[in-house]
Amino acid sequence: MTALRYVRNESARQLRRGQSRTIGLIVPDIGNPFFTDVARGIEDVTSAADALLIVCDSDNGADKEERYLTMLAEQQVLGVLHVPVGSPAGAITRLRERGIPLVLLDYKGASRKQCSVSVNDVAGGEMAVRHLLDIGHKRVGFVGAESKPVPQVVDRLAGARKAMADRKRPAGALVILPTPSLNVAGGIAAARSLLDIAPLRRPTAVSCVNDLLAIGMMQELLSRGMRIPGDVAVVGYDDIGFAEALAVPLSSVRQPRHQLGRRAAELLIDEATNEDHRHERVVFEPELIVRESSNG
Amino acid sequence: MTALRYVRNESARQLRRGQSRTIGLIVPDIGNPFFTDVARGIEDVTSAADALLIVCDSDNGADKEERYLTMLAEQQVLGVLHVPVGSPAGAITRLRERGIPLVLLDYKGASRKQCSVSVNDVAGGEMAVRHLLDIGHKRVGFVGAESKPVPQVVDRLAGARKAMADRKRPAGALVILPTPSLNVAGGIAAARSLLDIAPLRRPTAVSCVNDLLAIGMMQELLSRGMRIPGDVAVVGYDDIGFAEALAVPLSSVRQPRHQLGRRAAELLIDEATNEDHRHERVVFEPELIVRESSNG
DNA sequence: TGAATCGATTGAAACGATTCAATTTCGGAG
DNA sequence: CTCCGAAATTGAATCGTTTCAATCGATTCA
Repeated sequence: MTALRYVRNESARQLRRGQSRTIGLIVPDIGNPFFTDVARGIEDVTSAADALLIVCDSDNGADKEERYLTMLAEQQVLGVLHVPVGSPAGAITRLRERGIPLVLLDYKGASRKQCSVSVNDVAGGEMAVRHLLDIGHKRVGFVGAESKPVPQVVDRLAGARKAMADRKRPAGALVILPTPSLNVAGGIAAARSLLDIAPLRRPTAVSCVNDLLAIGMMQELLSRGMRIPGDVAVVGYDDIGFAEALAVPLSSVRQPRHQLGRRAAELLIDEATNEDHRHERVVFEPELIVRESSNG
Repeated sequence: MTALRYVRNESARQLRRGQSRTIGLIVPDIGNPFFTDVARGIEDVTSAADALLIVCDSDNGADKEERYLTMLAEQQVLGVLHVPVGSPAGAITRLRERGIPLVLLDYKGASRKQCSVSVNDVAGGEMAVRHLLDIGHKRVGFVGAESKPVPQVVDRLAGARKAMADRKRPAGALVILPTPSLNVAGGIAAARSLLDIAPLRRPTAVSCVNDLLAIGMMQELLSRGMRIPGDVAVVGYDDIGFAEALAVPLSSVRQPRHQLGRRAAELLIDEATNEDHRHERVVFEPELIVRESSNG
């Protein structure tokens, strides 16, 4: 075989078998280290299973998500790992009727008709805000609520509200700071709108829906002469590797990123190959890592 | 077509056409934001060309690189974008005889038989060290020379040596600090070996072959009570987005990451579709960004 | 009215691996 | 030496799309 330099034709195999040896991954932003870490967890599994990984960046857009979903279906992928930006209902039914397994990633699926692997976002949002209240803050900003309902944001906000209620704080003490995007630029924008609030009504702490937002927030605050955590305490979300190396080491809600990817990929492979596969809904628990940004 | 919920079968098309609508990307470490930024540049192009991107993480290993190369050939990909960790000679010939286009990425191809898109690494290594000499340092550490010859490292080291020679410094004033890996952990290890050097012979500045190394280096130095840039000045390479948000904002040699990916993908698509394609060797020029880590 | 031309529709072959059936080969036992 | 069963080999059909040839229909012009 090697002597004749034979390279088998996967197209032909795929046509015959009805499925390829590739799996699709759709994420909202591959530039976010959170998702690259998840992807590496996935790669562990796909590599061991002799499969290739098609990475699709939906760029937080439902339209691009749709397009990639179609293309993956055409490719007859073994399965799709999907971090949905909106409601995944359409994707679910579309792939189901094509017989393509789908595992929801970082999204707690409502139905039991597919696997999902997620982290308890309500608990995460709650522990971030509870921590800020516990160290004495009265008014807390919540950074990340977009106009469109991104699932993770919704849950973390619910957790934040729960923390406020638990500590008997009025709902108005949680100030929502919407952002145009969930990245560094969004964090900078949020910092500006935070500073636009009159000092007396301004939150003295913010909980950001991911670390990129927190980084942008801190950069802008520092450049405007604010001190962290003196003037504003900041908590991020994800605990990406860079969090502890930042100008002000960032407190963050850690998610088991690598595990998240691994488990999801394992479930997908199982569903694609194992006849008597049973759907699972895996929920990991997050963990608060306190660093200097909320420890003054 | 949509009414009947028809989804075309790419496997069959591929079998007939002899090639698929996917392109392969092989990188040494997708966890390095440099490569994700490059990947996003690539995605711009593939997305517009209606192609899918198969991302392969070679994990800095020639064996894994080989395996992925084989799998991509089997997939009959449209082409391969390759950031080689060793000599790409084998890959080049193997794909050539299968008629699969290959564009070398971040590697200045020696031959004119394929396209390559790279950044002038000699110039980059040179400007980093020249800068350190210009601000008064006499002994400079070079972090990143591994046992195996990673192409980029070799060129940047050559540039560093050139800078030393230009400024009439003895060759011994450039201290090579090898690292087990080209990431944060490697930087930490390099910091330890730096501190093991007797203070009088210890370099007062280091040039790291990428920003992850620089981050690890700075983290370990700071935790050991060293001041940056007071005790040790640090320059990184790549200028990843996080560089300016770090504990000590990092000076770094900026590479046009997005452009790098874009251009490479464009050349690949051209080679795959355009009959009268002419190979190009694109070389971008790097730019030194000076920040606090080398500005004391 | 017939022939010629052009467009449209239909038909068949091909891509290469897989799978299952059919045939051949081989070994052992009677 | 023959016969049977097991193993190995050969053969053909299939997957769904594309491509090219062939057939068919219609329109135009002599």
